[in-house]
Amino acid sequence: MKYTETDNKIILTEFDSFNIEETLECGQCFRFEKTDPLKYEIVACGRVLNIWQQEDKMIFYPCNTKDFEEIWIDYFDLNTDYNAIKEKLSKTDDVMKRAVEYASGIRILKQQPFECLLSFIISQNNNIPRIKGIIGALSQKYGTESDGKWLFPQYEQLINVTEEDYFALKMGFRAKYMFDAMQKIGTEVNLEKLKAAQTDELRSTLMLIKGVGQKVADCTLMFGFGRCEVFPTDVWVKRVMEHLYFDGKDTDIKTIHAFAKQRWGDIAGYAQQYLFYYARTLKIGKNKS
DNA sequence: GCCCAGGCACTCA
DNA sequence: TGAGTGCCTGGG
Repeated sequence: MKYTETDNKIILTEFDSFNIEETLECGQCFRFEKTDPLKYEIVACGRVLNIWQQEDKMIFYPCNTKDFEEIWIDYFDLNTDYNAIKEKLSKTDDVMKRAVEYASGIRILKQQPFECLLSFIISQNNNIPRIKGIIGALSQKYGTESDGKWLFPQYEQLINVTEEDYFALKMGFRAKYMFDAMQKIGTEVNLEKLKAAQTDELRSTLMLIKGVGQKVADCTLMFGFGRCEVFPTDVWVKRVMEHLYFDGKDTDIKTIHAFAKQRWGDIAGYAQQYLFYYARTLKIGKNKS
């Protein structure tokens, strides 16, 4: 990896396994817009950032060396060797080999736990455009403005928000879950302390929140706490696993988790991301057989 | 007009 | 303990 700063832009060269479209469109985050076929605008880590991917370089702006090194290298997980991960996964079976080749530029974003948790609570039984809309409305109403965009609210900015307020943002039955999450984050679910917890303890603690089941908890573990041994299993992943590994037969989540753990171990989360992107783009398993 | 969407809680055996 | 069902809302 090599990068230089010019005119409030960072130009990244000599990188591998990094495609901005695959990274943003693989379902792990919600606050991004495609502004041009090759350009994206993201709102994350208290900032608005544009990313323009060209053949051999990636341009980040507005951005200086300090921000790049202190925020974005970590956020985009640029110090992790994805070639090694992909090589390891490719050896497990031919299906995985294909999935990895198909979306070889995915990186797991290191999102802030608070934003990640609330976003995935909103995501349940919901579709992506609506999820983005609700999170955008929440940010606009309670977050801080920056460069014409609204940052995701901080914990302090949501302390006095009521269930009715969330409901007014069209969160529906998720409004009470948001309210409960805020109450518990202030007491028994201390996100800062949980960073040091074991994954199983972390998961069960998150699940104390109403509206947080294993799927939402696992997404938070993976995308907010960087626990890449989990295997978040939503309907898409369930379908694609059944299609590719279980002969199209209806298979319960427990069996899928056991299979993923046995086959991919501590990098199961990466496997999940490659499979998810592969499945969704090719619409694999959309119609159950 | 109905069905579904990146689940979860609640109820009832 | 497991299966069945309802849920806000908007788009197809």
